[in-house]
Amino acid sequence: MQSTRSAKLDPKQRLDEILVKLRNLSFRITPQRVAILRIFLNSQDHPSVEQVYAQVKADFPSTSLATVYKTVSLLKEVGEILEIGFADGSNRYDGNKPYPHPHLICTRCKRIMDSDIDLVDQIANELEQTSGYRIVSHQIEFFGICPACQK
Amino acid sequence: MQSTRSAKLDPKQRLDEILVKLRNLSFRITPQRVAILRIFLNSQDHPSVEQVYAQVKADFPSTSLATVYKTVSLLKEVGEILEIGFADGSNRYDGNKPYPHPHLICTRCKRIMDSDIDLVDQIANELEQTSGYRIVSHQIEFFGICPACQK
DNA sequence: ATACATGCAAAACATTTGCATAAGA
DNA sequence: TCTTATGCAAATGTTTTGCATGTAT
Repeated sequence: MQSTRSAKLDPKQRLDEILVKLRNLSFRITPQRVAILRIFLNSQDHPSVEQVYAQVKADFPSTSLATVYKTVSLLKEVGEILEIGFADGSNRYDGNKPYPHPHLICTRCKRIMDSDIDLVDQIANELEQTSGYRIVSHQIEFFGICPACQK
Repeated sequence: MQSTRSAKLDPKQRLDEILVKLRNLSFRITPQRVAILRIFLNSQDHPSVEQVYAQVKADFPSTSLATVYKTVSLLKEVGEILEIGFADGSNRYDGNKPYPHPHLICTRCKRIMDSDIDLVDQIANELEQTSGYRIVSHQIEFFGICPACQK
């Protein structure tokens, strides 16, 4: 279970931090990567690849969708964004809290809200005891209607 | 939050129950549908569409993949199987406990184990209070290494 | 008899890959 | 300079759809 959650940094600090990390891992710092990273760090919602692509193209019209996919894959691997998978194959990404945590998803407007709940670690522990699995990660999603859509 | 969990029936009883339900909803009972349903009810693992397809073809060689997809979609809609979605678009299905419940997934051998945990309803309640969402459903997956794969 | 389900092939998506060219280090 | 990243197009894998034919009711 992932336990080291970096203290909340402002996006600019975090951007620099990640760029240093990438450089140390001998990945190159390209304008496309910086632009995509910036979009993730500044998104309060949880954008899809397609949404990120649309945004990068605004600043950087030549960027290809393949590059967005490759960058997303890279950022996933180095643990700087979290993938939120959906059954219908419309994945979304969380660049602000890249560790597993529960999400609340409005089935009407598709808004995704973050949520931290301590009980999750308790459940994971309980499951390790009863099942014998060594639990490494999780994906927890609650579906419902958000306050705005209830009105 | 779904709360009516039918008492555990043996597969034969449950098959009849579902066939009556489908008939009442004016869906037709075809040999393909019965065969696919049987496979779901007898599977202890959580088969993918492709795996179900392979099994139906053994008994019923003319069955098409499209029919399997359509039947899966139907059974999802009437609430008799549960879809377990994965980020890589390799969905699997639970025909024995078609209500939301946590799964333990071995990332090595891909085995999926069921698990019932009372705390889930508590968490859902807590989230409803703090977020204002009306929670309707959930999807909870824990990833790790199963006992067999740890050796 | 008639509406609905099947099976086939084509289409629709999301994502990945191969490769020539461009550009960080 | 030398290796890695980009961008394009083609390939992949999963799921959906249109339509003629078959079949449950």
